[in-house]
Amino acid sequence: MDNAAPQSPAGLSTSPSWLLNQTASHAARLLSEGFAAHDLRGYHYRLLASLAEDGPASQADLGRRCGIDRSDVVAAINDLAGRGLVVRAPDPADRRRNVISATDGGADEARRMGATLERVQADLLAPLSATEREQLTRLLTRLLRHHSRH
Amino acid sequence: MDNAAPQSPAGLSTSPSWLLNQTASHAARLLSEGFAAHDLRGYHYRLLASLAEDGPASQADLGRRCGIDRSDVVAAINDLAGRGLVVRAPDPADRRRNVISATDGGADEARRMGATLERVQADLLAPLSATEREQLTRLLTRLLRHHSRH
DNA sequence: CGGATATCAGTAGCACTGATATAA
DNA sequence: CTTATATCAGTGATACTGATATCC
Repeated sequence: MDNAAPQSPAGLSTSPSWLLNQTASHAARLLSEGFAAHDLRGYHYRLLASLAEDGPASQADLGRRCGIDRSDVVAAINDLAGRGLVVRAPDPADRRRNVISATDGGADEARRMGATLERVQADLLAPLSATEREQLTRLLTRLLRHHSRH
Repeated sequence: MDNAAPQSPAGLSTSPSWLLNQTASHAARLLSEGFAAHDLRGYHYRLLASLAEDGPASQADLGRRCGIDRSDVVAAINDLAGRGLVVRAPDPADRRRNVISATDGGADEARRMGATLERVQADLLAPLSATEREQLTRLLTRLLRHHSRH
């Protein structure tokens, strides 16, 4: 019951969590550089993309869809609304809620940022074949799904 | 030359960079919770582990080995030295440098935190088989190596 | 009442920039 | 003169906590 580590005793640089952290950190830097041209950040893209793909939603729902805290959704939606990329409208059916929708300009920006994402991603995944990219996607999806069931 | 996306038009939740970000974020939360029991954080573990595995080094070298900015190495080494987990000694061969070494207590703490890392990692990778874990490790390593050649 | 929403204020860890004094 | 080191001060994006007023 404790047959001490049959594999390599590791070392930081072979630890999956280290590798995950470093690659994600690198991806985030590339993304952030790409999004800087739009004068927007990751939170803004997630929200815009979610609105464009899955339609209007309350701020709480948006937070759940995007994995962003409600607190941070407020500030990001403030930014987006200030630029006319989304609109906040009271929900007549539930007066606690704001229904957030992307404007036409917001949908355009979502497309442009999506193109930036594709470009950055192509750069990030350059060393992997199409098959390997699918492998990676599948493995990460499995991990996420397992851990998102609370 | 631009055969528009043969694959799915994506959607946030299938984008590799999103998946990377989310899994890394989840891993970081688990790690941070685990390390909290040691009253230390990720930076401290990286430095301690590097010193334990690869021996003493200057702060600049440590930063390069651990992927931590020199600026942040200073503060983290201050913390570790304040607890007697590492010692700072002037390098007689180069008076600009401090040679940082782990103390016996520091080496012990590195082992304890390493055990915590193993535990957290086992939890994180629970849904994957041994073969899949190797696949994931290999893919991430390839990505990192490609992008670390500047 | 309990539960959800939107908001505000604050915190924490990670990553980074720029400046400075010193020594190679 | 140029480069590298250690240090300090500050910033920024992400993620989170707690409190409050409002409404279901």
